[in-house]
Amino acid sequence: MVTIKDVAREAKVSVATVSRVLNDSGPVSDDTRRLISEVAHRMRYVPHSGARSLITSKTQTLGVLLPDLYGEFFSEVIRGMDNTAQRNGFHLLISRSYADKSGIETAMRAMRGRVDGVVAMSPDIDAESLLNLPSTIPVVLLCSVSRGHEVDSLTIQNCRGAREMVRHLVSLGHTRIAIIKGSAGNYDAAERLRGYRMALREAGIVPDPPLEQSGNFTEAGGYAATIDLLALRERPTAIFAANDSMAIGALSALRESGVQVPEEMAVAGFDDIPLARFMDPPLSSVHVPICELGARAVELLLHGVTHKNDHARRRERVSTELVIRRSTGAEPAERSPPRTFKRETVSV
Amino acid sequence: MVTIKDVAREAKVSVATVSRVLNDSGPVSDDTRRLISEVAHRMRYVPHSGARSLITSKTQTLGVLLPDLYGEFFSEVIRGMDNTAQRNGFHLLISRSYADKSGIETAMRAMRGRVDGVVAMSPDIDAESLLNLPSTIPVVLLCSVSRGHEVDSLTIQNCRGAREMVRHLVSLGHTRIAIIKGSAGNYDAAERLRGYRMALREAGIVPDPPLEQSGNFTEAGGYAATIDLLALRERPTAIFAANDSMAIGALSALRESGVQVPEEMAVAGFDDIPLARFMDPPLSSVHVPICELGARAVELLLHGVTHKNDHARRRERVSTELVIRRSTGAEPAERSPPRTFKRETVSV
DNA sequence: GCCCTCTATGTAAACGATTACATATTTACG
DNA sequence: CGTAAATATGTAATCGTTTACATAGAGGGC
Repeated sequence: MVTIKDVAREAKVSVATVSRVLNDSGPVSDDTRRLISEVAHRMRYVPHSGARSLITSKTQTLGVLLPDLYGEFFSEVIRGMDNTAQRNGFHLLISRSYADKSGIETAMRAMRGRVDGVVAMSPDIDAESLLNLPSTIPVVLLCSVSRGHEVDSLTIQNCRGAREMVRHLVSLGHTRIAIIKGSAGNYDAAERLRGYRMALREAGIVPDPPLEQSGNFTEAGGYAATIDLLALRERPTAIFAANDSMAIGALSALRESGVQVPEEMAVAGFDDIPLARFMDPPLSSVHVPICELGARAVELLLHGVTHKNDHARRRERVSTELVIRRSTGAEPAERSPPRTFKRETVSV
Repeated sequence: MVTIKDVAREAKVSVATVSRVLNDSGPVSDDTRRLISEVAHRMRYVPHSGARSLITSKTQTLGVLLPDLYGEFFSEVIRGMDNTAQRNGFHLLISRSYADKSGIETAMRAMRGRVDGVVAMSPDIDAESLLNLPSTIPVVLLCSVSRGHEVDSLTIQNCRGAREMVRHLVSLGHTRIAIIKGSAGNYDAAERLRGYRMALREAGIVPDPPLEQSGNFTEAGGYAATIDLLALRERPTAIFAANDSMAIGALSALRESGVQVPEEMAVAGFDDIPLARFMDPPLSSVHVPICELGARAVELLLHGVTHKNDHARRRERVSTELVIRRSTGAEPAERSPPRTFKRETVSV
């Protein structure tokens, strides 16, 4: 592997001069500059980023710590991160880890010396307090709260979004509104549940415990919970699932049981994944700008990185938006499927 | 930031001894070992991976070069890669780049010194020949062919999968079978088209040019192509879309036009993304083990990394599997939706 | 008691870059 | 023409590790 020394020797100059040419730093005569460029190119010299970052103590890389999550969310959040990272000349070092203490700690240790900052996502509430690392590098917490810890955090407007969706169901005349909850111990799940309860209380509806079915953010969970709801003596007339995957499972269960949506049962989800609009009937959901979520997280992190982390800690939330389609029975706000798509979707 | 020197000074030993304790290399007395461990822990010392990899010339990191792709495929392939990478103590440095020459080259340059090998995905056929880098590091090409270049490659059994699906449509009695093609210049798209034509020829069906609609792997593309197909004087009775996204777009168009699936029109896709089974009717598709694809790519790469790349170049393909559901009209091979799911699907 | 082999530890040279400082050469100007 | 300033280049320290080699003491066999 050819190094800067090889280039220097070949061009009969010192490594310092070569470095100056490569980084366009310091004065170099035009002749030398041309010579060195030519030699470097001819020898196919490529700088060793590792060595460079050792001396400059800048890696131009951001670490991303993710829980083991699937699907659309995962890819969208990474896309958002990579977009802004790349725009600022940074790379992404991605690491999925179990959300337990040792998992996160191991991952964080491994990142030392290879990244300039870390975006950590650990929606599992119990694991959140484990970030008391000696992390002298900037950290942004995604979709989780940090009590007491000196880190920036970015979350979704879960509570408000859920509240608005349930309020919408209420406005359609529903009074028996069920919820399929998210995973236990999950921050987003807890917040969405809070929004649901808040909306019911505001509407003067007395909560009915059996209408709060537990789920785990999976299609299977939504399916099972729906079966249970259908078995109730007093069926609900509307189901609010804490995410779209569960809502999709619910739709399947209802279709199988011959229950008409939205006539006999309204269904709503959360996240507004791209496929929500392609369901039959198209699924009403709370839109979460996942890509922007990732982008904003990196923006916050980059600010911390360039300003040496000496700013006041920030807590931001990205706002959600109600997307009403046919599954809740209201007049479709958008033609489904729309002839024009907001975004190209390429897979494979 | 505390370094190994700080630990050495504090423990009143040399850095060599500290290093030996940390890496469990060379002989150290039990007393010293205990002392150093204690001091390192107390000072919250974390080794600097960058410095370490400079001297050992091992980064324990693999680069992943991806085109700008969306959705399920993206996340699944990364999951597969990360699984096996992590199992072998490696990290993933992910970089999305445009598939043009300068894009790939820039990305490859940036990887020098930070990774031990690279998995590069560039299904765009034109861009494929651009990998003539001085890449002295191992490279595995994913979903694309390399002619002449000394790299391992891993592809999907596109042709065979498409052929089997079309053959299945033929077996159901269809003779006017349309295809919605993938993006022009895309390797997977070309291969799937080849399989389609091959199956038709084998069945003695004369190809009808208007039945080969172009598409771009997006739902919108599938939607538009289907509208065009419905406008034909002689409509097809079956549509084979080169991926599921387009098939989903097709289903939407058919639903809107009041065309019954599968009675009036059979529809099949490719990839078998998780949502295929949740469509109405559930979508028949060619299953691609995306996660395994990523896993295998990393396996191949790791082999190259540990064996210093001195093996004969390999070309592998992962095999596909026909998954027949209701959209092609055959008796469903699996209950839809199944009560048990193969895999948990967690998003948010 | 001598020499050899272990074991435990330290010293210092890498790894591949950047950069402060020193030095040499040229230019400018009174 | 002499000297200061500007320009061009080289020397060597540095980043935080690992590791080959050197050294020193302990133990053992004869």
